[in-house]
This record gives sequence, structure tokens and C-alpha cells, in this order.
Amino acid sequence: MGGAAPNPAVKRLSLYLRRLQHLAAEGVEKVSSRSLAESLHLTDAQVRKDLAHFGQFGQPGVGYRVGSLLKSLRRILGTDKTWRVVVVGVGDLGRALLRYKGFRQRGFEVVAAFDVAGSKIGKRFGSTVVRHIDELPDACREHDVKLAIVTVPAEAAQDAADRLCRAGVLGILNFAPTTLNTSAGVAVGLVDLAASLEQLSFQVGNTR
Amino acid sequence: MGGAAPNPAVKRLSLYLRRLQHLAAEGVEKVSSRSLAESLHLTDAQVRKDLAHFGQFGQPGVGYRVGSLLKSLRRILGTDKTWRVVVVGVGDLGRALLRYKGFRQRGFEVVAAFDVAGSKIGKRFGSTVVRHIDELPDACREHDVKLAIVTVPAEAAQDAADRLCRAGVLGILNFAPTTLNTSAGVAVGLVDLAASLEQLSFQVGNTR
DNA sequence: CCCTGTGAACCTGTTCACAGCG
DNA sequence: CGCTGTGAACAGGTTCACAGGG
Repeated sequence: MGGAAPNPAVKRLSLYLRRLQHLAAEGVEKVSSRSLAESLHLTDAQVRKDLAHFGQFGQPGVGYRVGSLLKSLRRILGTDKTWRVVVVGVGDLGRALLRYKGFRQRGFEVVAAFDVAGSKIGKRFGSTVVRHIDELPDACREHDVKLAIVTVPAEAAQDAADRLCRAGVLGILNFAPTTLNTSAGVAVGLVDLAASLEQLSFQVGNTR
Repeated sequence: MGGAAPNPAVKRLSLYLRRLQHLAAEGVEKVSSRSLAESLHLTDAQVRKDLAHFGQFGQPGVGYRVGSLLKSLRRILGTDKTWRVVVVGVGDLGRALLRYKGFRQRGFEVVAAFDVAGSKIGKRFGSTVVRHIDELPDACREHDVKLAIVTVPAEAAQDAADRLCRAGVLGILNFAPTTLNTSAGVAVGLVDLAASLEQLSFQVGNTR
């Protein structure tokens, strides 16, 4: 518990959380590192080590109580409270994310969407109405927004990031295939859809 | 060049490829490991090491020729030829991916889309018409499809994966928040949108 | 002199194996 | 006896630093 947790371990925390939610929904009350690991194609030692970075959650001889571990993981990942999120760029992908039901269940709520195209302003997708990007600072302050999703074209992504930084956002999930430069203290996550396929292409090519 | 390449290195190859495409489009002809690294927030040594796993591509004292490195990276990642891809699940996300223009430029072409809902069958999104999932085996053989994208609800994802394995697909990019069990030799990539936000949430929470 | 390619040193993350507790 | 938590051993990646080529 002393040193900082390895980044790969934090990624796996999300997997554990997702699996535990599933188990909880099925009414399962306890789970061993072994069974948790098997369902995710990991090893039991890995699961225990990962969790041990953050504290002691299990009972020797018994396993982990699903409900309490779920709670702990949410607290660790910061999703014990709901985060308000904005979406910048209302193209096909942005619209899909506006309507994506998976966010809410995991502690994220999309509270506003922005675009530059006049034709889109005022339109409603999911439960949010599209606003002009100039209203971003006001909206972020109004809703106390810390996280944003960027789904604009690559050429516009840096400008979007700049605006978000100025609006006080602390984390940006970037779907545009560009590297963003942000103010210190602003975290950036990348989802590169083509790159994800490329990784598969590489693996398949090497197995053939 | 000797041992297998580290997985993280292969992920970065995608970043290099993307950046090189950008440079090529701007007419830049040569690039140093230093400048490539800086634009991606990496170190020059890292770039050189990563590339060295696959051969020698640079000229000491000069750098890398953009065009030839681009070609080499495409060959390594397997995208020097276009992959035909199918999308299973035509919800909001599936539709967005059907119309996503970023795939084509990186060597992927969506050739068919499938769903179970009768109301969607026959509808056209992007340039592809939605077909019933029972036609998947025929369509995969017809177009010689090796890669698939799964955008069905979590409950249906394993069934989709089973069908794809039986249809001879070798790589699956899974957008459903579940772990898929596949036949040996079938690669699986995961894009978990909520998990991506969770990682940001964690980082922001620890910086605050 | 600038830049690549690379062994060697270093650091980070994973696996092992077992002590200890219910 | 089963299962967690954890130091110790190991493996995997990254950074350093420099030899060598244009």
C-alpha cells in the first residue's frame, strides 16, 4: 500500500468493478481472487496484488464480499459520486456517446453537448440539447464539470482541448486521432478506434 | 529484432503511424526520433528502441525518411493491405462506427453490418445495408472477412463472439463491457468507454 | 556535429510460494 | 483446509550512454 499503484493495475480495477457489478446484480455475495481472475482471464495472484495496492479488502479463508469491495473500488476510482461530463463535437460518434446508457451506471452523467455548426445548435440528442461552443465556459461552471469527451475532427481537437482547459476541466477523453497538449494537471485519455483495429491486425497477422 | 516485440511498443507503433501520416500529408520528408517523440510526448530513445524491434529504418545523422517508414510501419501492423471488417450490432454506437471515416484511411473497410432487430434489417447506414445476423457466415466467407467489431448489448456479446468465431473471424474488437471467451487463435481487443472515463476519474481524483 | 542503433543498467510490474488467519 | 496478503524471485520494459556512420 506504500508506493503508488502501477498504471496497469488501475486499468484492471475497472475490470474488477465491472465484473463485481455483474455479480452483485446476480445476487452473489462473495467472490475469491481465483474466480474473479478466471472470469477475466487473469491470475489469482494478480487480482490480490492489484487490490493490495489500495488496502485490505478480503477475508482469509473466505474471499471478498462483493458489495463492500464494489463500494471500495468505486471510492478508489472516484465514481462513488457521479461525475458530470460534457461532450464537445456532435457528429455521429458524439451523438452515439450522448445516448450511451453505459455511462450512467458507472457514475458518469453527460450534462451538456457543444458544437460549432449552427444547424446542430438547439437540437436534442438523448436528454441533452446541443449548445454553441462559446457557451462552454458558462456551462462548465454552472454544472461544475471536471471531465469532458472530445469527438470533433482531428483538426479541431486541439482548439477544443484549449477551450476545455480554460474552462477548468481536469480530464479529457479524446476520440480524435491527435495528441493533445494541455495545461499541467489536466489528464488526457485517448480512444483511437483505428489504432484499436491496427492492434488486432498486428496480432492476427502474426498468428497467421 | 531478435525477441518478440513488447506489447506496449506495438501500441506506440500505431501512434507513430498516425503521426507519420500527418507529416506525409504536410509534405515533410524526414523526421528524427527526437521530433517524433516530442510530438507524441515520448522520449527519443523510446522511439528508436521501439522501431529497432522490427528492423533498421533510419539513417544515422539524418533521421527517418517519412515515406519509407510509413510504408514499413503499415507492413508491420498489417495495414499495407485493406482489411474487410464487419460490424455486429447496429445501435447508436454501431451506426456511428459504420459511418466513421477514420477507418478507411488507416486500412479498414466496413463491408457489412448485422443485427437481430427486424426493424433495422435492410436499412442503409454509411455505405452498408444492415443484414440479419443469420447471414453472417455467408457474408464473412463472401468478403473474406477476418476482423469484426461488436457493438451489441453486453448480454448478447458472447453469442455474437461465438457466431464470429464459427464464421472464421480471427480478431474481434469488443465495445460491450464483458469479457469474451473465444476459440484459440482469435484475438480480442476491448474498448470500454466507461472504463476509459474511470481511468480519468482516478487520475483527476489523485491530483486534486 | 547530429542522429541512429544497441548493449548494459535500471526500474517497474508480475509471478511464486508461503506464512497466517478464519 | 481454503483463501488472503506479502516479501522475495523473476521477467519485462525503459532509460542511459556511447560507439559508429553520414
